[in-house]
Amino acid sequence: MSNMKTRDKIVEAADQLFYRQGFEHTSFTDIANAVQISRGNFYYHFKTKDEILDAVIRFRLENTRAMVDQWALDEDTPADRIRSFIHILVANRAKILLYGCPVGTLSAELSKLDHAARADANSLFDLFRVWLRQQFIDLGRAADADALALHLLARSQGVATLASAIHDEGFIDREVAQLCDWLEACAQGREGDASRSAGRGII
Amino acid sequence: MSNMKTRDKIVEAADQLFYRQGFEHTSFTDIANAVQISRGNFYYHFKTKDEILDAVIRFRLENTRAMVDQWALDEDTPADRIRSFIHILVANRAKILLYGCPVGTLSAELSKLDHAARADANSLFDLFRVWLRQQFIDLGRAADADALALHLLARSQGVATLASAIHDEGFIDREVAQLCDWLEACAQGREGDASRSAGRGII
DNA sequence: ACAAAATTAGGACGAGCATCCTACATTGTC
DNA sequence: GACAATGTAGGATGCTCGTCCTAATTTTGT
Repeated sequence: MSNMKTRDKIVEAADQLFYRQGFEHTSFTDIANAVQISRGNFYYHFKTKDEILDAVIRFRLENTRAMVDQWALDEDTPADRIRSFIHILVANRAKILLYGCPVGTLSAELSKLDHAARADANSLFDLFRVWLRQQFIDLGRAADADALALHLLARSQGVATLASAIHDEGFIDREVAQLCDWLEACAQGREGDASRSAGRGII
Repeated sequence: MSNMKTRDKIVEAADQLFYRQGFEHTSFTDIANAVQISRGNFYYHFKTKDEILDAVIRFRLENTRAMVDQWALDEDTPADRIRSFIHILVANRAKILLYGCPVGTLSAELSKLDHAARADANSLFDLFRVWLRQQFIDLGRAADADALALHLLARSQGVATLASAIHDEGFIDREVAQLCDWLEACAQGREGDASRSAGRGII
């Protein structure tokens, strides 16, 4: 930790603070205190607050890419890889209950601020979307792969948001179980909800 | 409009601005400009910014209550009433694409600010939860009514958040169609997704 | 019509913010 | 060991914010 480059420490601290407090509500002073560094020292590493935001988004993109790459190594089937995605909700349950989904809340905040980095933040969604789409293609659902990817993204997003609002751990677990059932139905190309997910019935 | 009481005009303007720009990012000056009133005049109507927030939340609660009460008059069956809820996504499509869900985004923001009114904002979710639960009970799904209500809330929330991020109208329509199918299955007490929604299979 | 009450205007205040500057410390290089 | 390059410290600056005050204006009750 302490032998890390200051720049990296700033990015990591900002990443956490932006997640917990939001971008706007996090000040240079907050980050400085977290990193144990003087306020003025920032200007050497980042000329503006927006530069820190860009670095944080890049940081998250890298981490996310590393995560899905790891799933590609660890899991044998596309269904298992999608299940890994769904289980993010379980793995990060405690933080999600407190702060919601890091992707969704940042996207929503920057959207309201009409911030220039809004598109960059949304590219985090896009990374998941493209990756999930590929998994559904590999699952044999090429025709509606994109719709299925968006559907799963939306469901996860909704679970995170609502869980944080009502602060109910059990809710996350129940919805995750349901999502896994849905995925099972998808994988088997069953009729019912799974096929309706694409908005049109494909066996 | 102009013959409205100033206080009400402030609340309406703040309501819109909090939705579009967020609570923190909206200043007294912003609201003053919107209402065409002097900045200092606020202190007469609201002693603090938090008081405006409380008034806005009460305002939204009243509007929401009026909305569901109207559905009770207009729609004959519980399924139709739930369909009315789902169709909020369609009716407010344009605004949702731009600003997301007013309930979810406010709840998320106040949560990050660790604001005292966080609980009040969440009571908006609770109003929908309790109301939806009752509709599912009337639909003959008493055993899992609360889980179904939460499930539908989460799905709607997710659709709004993601639609705003990817800015895709068609996505909302497809997901709404899917939600209506899901409701249909719920109403018929069918096996499949509808019963799984509660996390356990009934019927 | 007129005093009392309600409402509005506009500016003052202090705090917190992002940003910027300059002086000081540390590190690597020859 | 001298010296340039890199990194750090802490305060100055100008701005915006929520809050608060006081004087002017409008509305109301009689």
